[in-house]
Amino acid sequence: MTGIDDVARAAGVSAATVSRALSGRGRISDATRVRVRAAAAELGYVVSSAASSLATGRTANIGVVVPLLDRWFFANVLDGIASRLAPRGYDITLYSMSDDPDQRAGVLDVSLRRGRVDGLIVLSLALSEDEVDRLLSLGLPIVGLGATSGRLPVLRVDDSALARLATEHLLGLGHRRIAHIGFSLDGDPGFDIPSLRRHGFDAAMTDAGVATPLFAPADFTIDDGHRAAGALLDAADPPTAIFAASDEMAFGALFAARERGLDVPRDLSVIGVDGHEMSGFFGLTTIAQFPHAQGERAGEAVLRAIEEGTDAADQTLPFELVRRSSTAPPA
Amino acid sequence: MTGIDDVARAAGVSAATVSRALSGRGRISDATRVRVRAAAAELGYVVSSAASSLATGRTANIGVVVPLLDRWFFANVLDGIASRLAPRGYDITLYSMSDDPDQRAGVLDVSLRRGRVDGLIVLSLALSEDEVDRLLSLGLPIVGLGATSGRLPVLRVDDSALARLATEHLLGLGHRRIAHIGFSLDGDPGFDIPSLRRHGFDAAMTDAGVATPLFAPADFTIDDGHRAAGALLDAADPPTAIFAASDEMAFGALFAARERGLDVPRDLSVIGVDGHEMSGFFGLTTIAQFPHAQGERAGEAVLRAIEEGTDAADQTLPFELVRRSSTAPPA
DNA sequence: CTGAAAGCGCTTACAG
DNA sequence: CTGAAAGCGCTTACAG
Repeated sequence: MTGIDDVARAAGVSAATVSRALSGRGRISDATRVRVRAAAAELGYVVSSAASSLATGRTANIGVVVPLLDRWFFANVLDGIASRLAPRGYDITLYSMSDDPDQRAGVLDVSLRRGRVDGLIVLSLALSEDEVDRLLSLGLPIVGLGATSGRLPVLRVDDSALARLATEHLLGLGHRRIAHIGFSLDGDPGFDIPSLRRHGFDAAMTDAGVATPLFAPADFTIDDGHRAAGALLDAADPPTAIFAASDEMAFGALFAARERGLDVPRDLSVIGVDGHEMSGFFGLTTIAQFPHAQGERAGEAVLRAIEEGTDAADQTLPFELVRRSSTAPPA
Repeated sequence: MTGIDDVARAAGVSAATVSRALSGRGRISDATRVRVRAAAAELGYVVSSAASSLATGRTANIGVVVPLLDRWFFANVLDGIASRLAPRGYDITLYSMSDDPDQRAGVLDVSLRRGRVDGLIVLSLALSEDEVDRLLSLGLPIVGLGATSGRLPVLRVDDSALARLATEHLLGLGHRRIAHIGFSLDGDPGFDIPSLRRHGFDAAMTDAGVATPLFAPADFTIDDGHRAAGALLDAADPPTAIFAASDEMAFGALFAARERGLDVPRDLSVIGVDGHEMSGFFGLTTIAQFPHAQGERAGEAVLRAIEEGTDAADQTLPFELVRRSSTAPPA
């Protein structure tokens, strides 16, 4: 690969001048800058990221910590992030965290400590207090997206309010036997997204005078939504409406209803969360939350934190009820 | 951040010895290795990636060049790649290439030349010869996944044979008015995936004695599959079967059929490609091609190429007809 | 405005 | 087996 000395030689200047001409930092005459840039372009020279990082301490790279790479929601968020970082010259390095403690430790205590990134975007992870400590100890600008920890700057929708909106939509239609499909974490409900949605549901149901609302735990997948909905529908006294904590789970519920010969919305109303690209085709009523735009905002927020050297500010993200044909008054 | 000198001091050895103890390269006594590693663990020391890269020329990072981050197929491939690279200590940096020439040039001529990666996985991109040249000039081990160029080592399914299998499935059921939805690139069909699938379709139809098979161009999305299928179904003499070049497009076709009150498979047979996680719920007959496993193989292939210093070998990937309820003999 | 030199934090022949 | 030193390819005070 051609190095800075090759360019210096070609342009008849020192390496220091090449560096100044290319970076735009430091004083340099216009004529020299033009000449050096031409030589660099001619030779196809690009600054080595390792050498530049070592000298400046800056990497022009952002880490994105994700729980699951293969969910529609995260893929969209990631696309949104990339759309903002790429034009600013930042690359994206992915760190996926599973549920395995060893794997998580590997990411938190090894991978992220290699100094490969200037900042971090952490997507909707349920982090322990200790994990938050280790994240903070990196000394990096961090932006959380989705509920993570009160100690991290976070962009989030009010998941409890979102769940209340969904539940009250069903209550407003006259439903009382409403089931929620969602939260399935081990341990006590906390401030993670599934817990907050369940809280919002419970609170709305309690306010409506329903003491013990129906609930079925499920992972945020079509398969598990399908399974959980099937169990609810096969019970002695099935619900007339289901509030699923994600559109993918709601799709599963729609398939479960169809398999049982139930008509949606006559026999069963279903509402989801996300605004999934397929929700329109399914006629699914949902609470849209615009993941691509969320990613864009997260990307902008880390860049701002990096460039201004300040902590990112918390932001509340919008959501919106989208009424479609999957919800109606009970028969 | 603690550096190598801190560890050296704590363990009472030189920085050189710390480096040897941690990397496992070079001779070192067991006792020293244990002592140094304990000191490093105690201090939470991790080798700086920039310094290490600069000294060794290796980055422990793989670049993945993707066309679209928000498609189910690519998200799955990416997950498969990550599942193989992470345990080997490799990070993943994402480079997404759009259709915009300036953006592509930025990736090929700038981002990828920063030396941030040890190897590259290039996903299903239609690359010009010139772009392939620029990719090769990086001097990096490269593995293509999906048809890219004959000049790049590539793991791929035989997309033409795959399309033939799908088409012959429909022909075998007795269909003759079969339409293909897919290939919509500008310019002549080449060796990209959409072109090869269309070729396979055309060849199978020609062999069956159908001279001018029906065709509707569409992007690989639900929306565009829906639109294209709608146009076919609204035509004067609609097809009795549709072969869509992806499951997502096939879903769009199923929705288009449903909106028109058509029964699948009685009035219309539909077959897709991919083995999408939702295809089972839709009862969609498809040619499964296991993207997660493809990603795993691509990850292994780059690592092998990097570690053995050899070019990756071409590999043919498996695919498989999955018969479901969306295909049947014409009424 | 420009250059020489030190330094960023590691790794690795080279000696011993 | 271990250490001192040079070097990886840049950047940036410091002089001029």
